[in-house]
Amino acid sequence: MARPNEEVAAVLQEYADLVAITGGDAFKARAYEKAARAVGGHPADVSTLDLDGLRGIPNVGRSIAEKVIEYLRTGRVAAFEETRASVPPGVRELLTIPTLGPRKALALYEELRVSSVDELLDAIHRERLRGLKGFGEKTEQNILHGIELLRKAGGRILLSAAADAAERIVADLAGIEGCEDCAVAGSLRRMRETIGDVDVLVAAARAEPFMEAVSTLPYTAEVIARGPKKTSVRTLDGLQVDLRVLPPDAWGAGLLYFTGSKAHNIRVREIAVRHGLKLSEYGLFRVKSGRKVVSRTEEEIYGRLGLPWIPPTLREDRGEIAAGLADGLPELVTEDDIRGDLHTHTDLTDGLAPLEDMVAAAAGRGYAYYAVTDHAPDLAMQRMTREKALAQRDRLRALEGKYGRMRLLHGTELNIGPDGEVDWPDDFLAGFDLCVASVHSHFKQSREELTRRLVRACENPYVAIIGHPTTRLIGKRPPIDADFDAVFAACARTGTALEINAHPERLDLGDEEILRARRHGVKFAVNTDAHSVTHLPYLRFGVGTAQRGWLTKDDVINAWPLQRLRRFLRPAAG
DNA sequence: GCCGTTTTCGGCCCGACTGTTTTCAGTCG
Repeated sequence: MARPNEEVAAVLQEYADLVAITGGDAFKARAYEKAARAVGGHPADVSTLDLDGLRGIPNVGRSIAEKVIEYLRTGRVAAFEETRASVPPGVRELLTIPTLGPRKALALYEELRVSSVDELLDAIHRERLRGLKGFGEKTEQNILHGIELLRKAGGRILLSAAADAAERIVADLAGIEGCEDCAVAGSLRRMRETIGDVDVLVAAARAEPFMEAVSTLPYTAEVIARGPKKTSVRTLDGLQVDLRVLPPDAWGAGLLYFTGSKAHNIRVREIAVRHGLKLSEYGLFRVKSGRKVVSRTEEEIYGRLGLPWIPPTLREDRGEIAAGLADGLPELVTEDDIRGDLHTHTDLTDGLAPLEDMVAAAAGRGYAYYAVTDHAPDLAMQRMTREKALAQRDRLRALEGKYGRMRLLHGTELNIGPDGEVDWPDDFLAGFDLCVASVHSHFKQSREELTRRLVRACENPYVAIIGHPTTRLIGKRPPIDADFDAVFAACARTGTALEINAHPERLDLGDEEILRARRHGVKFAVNTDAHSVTHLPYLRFGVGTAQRGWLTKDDVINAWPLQRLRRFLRPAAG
């Protein structure tokens, strides 16, 4: 149920993979990959563009533009079909295993006829990889480890994908006559970092029209179960969606029940029992008489139990009930509190959009300030130089004042090297408004080395924010093994903020680390690390994660007014 | 296949690491 841009990007990426797997021209594969990325990050809906419009997208030339049009018109690209037919789909699946690229996938297929992850596991267990050229013992271990990592994600999908799907369904169902309310519940409403299945609730007197609608939506691939109260479907993307229709009078009780978490619900029910009440998805009832007390809204139910309304992002049984009873719930930071993004890229390095487009999009979001932080030279592939950075600064300064009161900050994302050193010397760093510093390589250093490395970065007076601190990629790469309590302590001591990277694949720091870091007295920055204008709205996933870490706007430096932020970024400069 | 041009070809992000080799291919950021 991807939007047209994502759908087209996926088709182009598939072809790029196929070209690589079949040993085709590596530059051609690369060209398709670049085009896929550009289409995915393009702000305009590709299905509304003509040939010239498509060719206006960077890295999309005549040939690809024509194929995109063909795809949008017919749902397929004739030129891709032959290559597609020559490689079983499962071979491409092998590429999702970290450390396994197209060359190895091809060797496995050609030599052993392996064409799925399961077949690969089987081949390894039967020691069929032994003796295969280029596959030693370590390779085997790495593949097994990679598969384990994949399996751990266990069919759960990224928050952003679930949110896209859910919002489309909610919009479609809300338009049906008789719909009094429609909302997502479950782990998506709680903004967990991955989502198993999507729970959608509707309040309506008659359930049938909604059961029928969800079963026949254009993006519904399969009806798994259909009953009077609940229908489960699988979308074209393979996502399971459970729809439940509630009587409007039981809306609050149903929303509470289906939002969870299970552990939170158990705690709430325990309180109900102590009040001589019982709570179900139908309402709050007196135990003795069975009479209903309240059920219409969540506020009423919590209120009757002596609790304030508890934000869904806190409902994990991490002390929110006790805090609520003691009137001690945090006033959580909200998306509206965020005054600016402090970690973003442009096409000067690996971003997709020019500086001017990114700044214009930021202004459109109503920010009070906005930082551009392209990569520094130590990430060699980005080819950054002092001259380029300074030229960008001039361009940025020239935009200052063009967007009302939005102030522009010129920053950089430094690379934290193996010993904790960063790209540029102090005198050059002093010229930036802020420096984010992040780990991009050498993930497998020892715990001591990694810890020392991050602590050293914190101690650099010019480093204001540690970017994506654990470097994990959800379902792809585990967090680095550092002593993060030592890092958090160093952040608190040196006045260095920890990033909450809002990219749905990262969400780094995650909620648990935020809770730990917070106890050290650390400040945070919720940033998107946007590489295109379409990434700027990812902020909400970062804010959701911050909320799950119990953060208030005082904990988040980019919820502060500019003056206070500047003092934090550059204490030396006053 | 895209792009830019000192345009219609020749380059394409560069370097490091890992594991497999014994000089290099594959993968990653």
